[in-house]
Amino acid sequence: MMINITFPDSNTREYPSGVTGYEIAQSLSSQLARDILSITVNGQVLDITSPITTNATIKLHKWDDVEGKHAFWHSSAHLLAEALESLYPGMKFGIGPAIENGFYYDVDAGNEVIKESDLVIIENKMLELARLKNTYHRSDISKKDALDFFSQKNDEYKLELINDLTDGTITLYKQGNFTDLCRGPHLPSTEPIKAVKLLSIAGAYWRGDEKRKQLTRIYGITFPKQKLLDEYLVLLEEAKKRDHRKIGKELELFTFSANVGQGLPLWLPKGAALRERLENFLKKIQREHDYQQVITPHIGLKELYVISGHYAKYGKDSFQPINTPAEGEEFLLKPMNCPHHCEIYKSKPRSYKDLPLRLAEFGTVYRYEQSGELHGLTRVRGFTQDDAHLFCRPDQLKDEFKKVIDIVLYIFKTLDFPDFTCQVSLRDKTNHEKYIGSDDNWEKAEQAIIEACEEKKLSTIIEYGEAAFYGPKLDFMVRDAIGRKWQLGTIQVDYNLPERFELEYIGSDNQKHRPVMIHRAPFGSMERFVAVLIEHTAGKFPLWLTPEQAVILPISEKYNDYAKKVLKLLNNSDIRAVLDDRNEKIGKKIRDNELKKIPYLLIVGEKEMEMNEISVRKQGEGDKGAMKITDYIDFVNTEVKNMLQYEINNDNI
RNA sequence: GCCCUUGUAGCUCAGUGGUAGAGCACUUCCUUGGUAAGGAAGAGGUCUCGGGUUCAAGUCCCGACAAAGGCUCCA
Repeated sequence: MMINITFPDSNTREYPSGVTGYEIAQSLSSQLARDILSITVNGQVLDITSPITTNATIKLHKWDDVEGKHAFWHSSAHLLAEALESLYPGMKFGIGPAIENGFYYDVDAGNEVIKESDLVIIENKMLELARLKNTYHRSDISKKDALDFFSQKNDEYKLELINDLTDGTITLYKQGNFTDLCRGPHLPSTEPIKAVKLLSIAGAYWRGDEKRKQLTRIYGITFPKQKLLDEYLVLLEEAKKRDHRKIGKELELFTFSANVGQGLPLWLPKGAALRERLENFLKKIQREHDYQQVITPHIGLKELYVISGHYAKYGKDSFQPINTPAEGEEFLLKPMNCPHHCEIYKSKPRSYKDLPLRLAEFGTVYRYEQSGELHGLTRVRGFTQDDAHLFCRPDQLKDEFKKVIDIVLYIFKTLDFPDFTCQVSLRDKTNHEKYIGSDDNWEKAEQAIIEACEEKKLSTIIEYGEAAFYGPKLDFMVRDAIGRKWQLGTIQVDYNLPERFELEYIGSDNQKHRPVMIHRAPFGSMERFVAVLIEHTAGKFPLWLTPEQAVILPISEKYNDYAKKVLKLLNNSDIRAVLDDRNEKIGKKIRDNELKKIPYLLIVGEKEMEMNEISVRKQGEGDKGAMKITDYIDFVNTEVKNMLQYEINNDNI
């Protein structure tokens, strides 16, 4: 019997029933047959050795496809497990999936401790096993047989996994001496796995549950060619050079001190200047959107957070209350600004005509993050939110939400952040206990966000269980240099705090109504935003933002006086320039200042002094020739102005 | 918080139980130069901190603190 196989380009060919992906590839070209790693058949990714018995639409996956790499790395995870089982007999296995870059396996080594120094030994074992070219053999198995097999092996983790599976869907894969519970797909054999690197070792809770046993997770990556591995390792090294912690130190933007405390950044003059410019940039946008700046204290009475619900939720895990000489009086360092802003809302009666009321504050907050979570500027214990709370009528909610989306998109555009994802964070579908507020309000809030995103034509991904405990949110996620995802901007709809604080306004019907609240922070926090900005720009900040825009380099000390004159002219014209009047040769000064990533190097010597000029060298680009000082000032000021051209088209950014 | 790893000069790092090192940065002097490293000399250390083992500890062991990679968490 023949079946029709349809290819991605819609061409169809006939093959005998039972044909495999490998055979199909072979019929097209022998090179393709060597390269294919997995196959999608009617939307399902399968082994290339799986027989196809019905008419099907297929796609063959090579190394360049995610599905191809996935099969490759998934098979590599099994290879790792095989190596571990042979080196550590009796080891128990958790799960071992392919991930975005490579794979991991979670194992329980019993009393053995696997150390980083053991990784090379394991790598070598993997390569040794790979060279045996063992096939990955798939078998369907009944639940009972599966349970028997892993009982005999005494592998409680696999038993737990099997118990959650339904009979008839259970498959095992075996290569060499190792058999694993697995859905597949896998490579036909270990043959293509030519290069192996085990990257790191970590603790990981079984099934992600902090209360359960911590297994040992081994991360690795494999490639079909040694050259690809070498390139990947170079790429990793390059990425590490963009690390904001490294660049922050080199460019003297921020530092930490063990005496001040973990996770409490100290902003150095250049970092503070940069941050201040970012704040002014946002303040200007907010002024145009009728936000009003407010200022609130860094502490608040504990009762304030009891009202908001934050105390019940986070009180135990926060910086503990500050006591005063007054008996029983307790203050908390503020972990967020919303309760303070609610009190501002309540400071006088509000009419529907006053809404939306938009209160903004660069508010510094303190959260006692777990010590193991702290990370440079991206996760800290004291940070400043570019916060604002929008109090509006229910009918204004969607419009307000959309206007905030515009602001976030404008900021990302101005700062040239191309790769962000919009994540709609909703409640956990099943577990509603983690959240406060009525189902009705939650549904309204979730609906408003989804509709606003649709109307702004944002492509979003929806994540259940990622909402804040008081409401759903839209998060703007950006990756750092080594691919970790961080939440930057966030917009959150909240029906709950207005209730808890009993916020009201008088409607046109002369009745009391409850406003809806939007929490929003386009940067997220100044700390995290600057961190990600550093990694995206590798420290080469846009001209309008960078701490030092130009450095003047006299050819020799004879021209220092002229250089000082130029410096004064530039500084008086709002250009942030500095002078390098060290007794060094010009080549040396150029090198040093290029490394400091200052956008313009202005060289002055005899020629320039005579002509009232400067020679302009652009960072990373080289000599641009001589210019009159006044022309240069105009040029820079125009460039800065163009970068900050403020125009938001509400419908189309 | 948990698992693994690390901590030596301002920075990057060498130093495998027996006198504390290098490069860069810094200071002084020579040099006064034309688009990515001129030369010489000098200064700089409680080897993170506290215990222990040893005739002897930067080095081995224990603890604390901090940092890195991950898990969990993230208002």
